[in-house]
Amino acid sequence: MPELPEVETVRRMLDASVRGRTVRSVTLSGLALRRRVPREVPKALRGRTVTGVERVGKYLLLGFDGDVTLLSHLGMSGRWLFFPDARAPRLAHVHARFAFADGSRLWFQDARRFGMLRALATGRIASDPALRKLGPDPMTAPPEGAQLGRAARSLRIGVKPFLLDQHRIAGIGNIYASEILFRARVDPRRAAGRVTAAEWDAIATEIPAVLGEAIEGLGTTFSMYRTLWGEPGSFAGKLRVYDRAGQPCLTCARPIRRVVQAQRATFYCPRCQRPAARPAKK
DNA sequence: ATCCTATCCTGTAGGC
DNA sequence: TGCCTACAGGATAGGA
Repeated sequence: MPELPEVETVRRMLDASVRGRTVRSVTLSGLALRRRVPREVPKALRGRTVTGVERVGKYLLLGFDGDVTLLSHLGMSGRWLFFPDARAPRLAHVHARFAFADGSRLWFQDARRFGMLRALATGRIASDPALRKLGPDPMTAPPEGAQLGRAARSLRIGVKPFLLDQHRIAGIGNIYASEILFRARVDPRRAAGRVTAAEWDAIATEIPAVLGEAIEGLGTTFSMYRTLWGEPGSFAGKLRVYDRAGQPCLTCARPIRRVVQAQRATFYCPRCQRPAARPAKK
């Protein structure tokens, strides 16, 4: 569920809330997330002070002094929740509890357990297998249309699944892929290799525009996603096609369509996002 | 290399 | 109200 804007919202709040705090203890639920949380994590972090929180694609990196970084991915339902004082609610599915020396707490909650949590040496971030293969982050290094076109050359997969591939661009998920293509007026079913240069330019423009606006709205909440303070994001109300099947297009009033690509829902306007014009036969 | 499928897990929404 | 089913925003291993 959480895509780049949601992860960036959490990053900003985390950075503002936990930077400078020193870990007193870490306890793990013992249940595996997508992978088992390494048992060394609590020992690696005890006594360390948070130096800052960064984001690459949908990954969060909590930096600590002493060359330690905590790498986390929210998966579908992961949340970081912060409690400034010792008072904290009873919550199910909390898989890691960080207690800071000043009495504040930070919890990682993840109902579906598709998330990820592990520690690594800060100096080895660039060579980490999970991060090394990621494409450019569109907020840090927005790709140009020509770059996208080159990367997509000869690919037969749809342009929408192309945008979802974290190895090509890191951070776009299922909601924003549909939104970006609607705003760029490109049919999501088009083969990535057949998207024109002008269309790639439009897509390249809309990627940071859509993601940036979603960050301003603190992300999109349908059900699971929450900010560090447990609050929903507000961007769901600004979505133009996602989850609007059958409802009128905000531009042309034609009903929005839902199709499935690579087992994921795709939403688009059949008029505003035309299929490629085909040369007349004979 | 490219692509497709199945899979991990639980909460939620919708139908009856 | 309760029961049941289908579906969900991600990522990856494995096979064609």
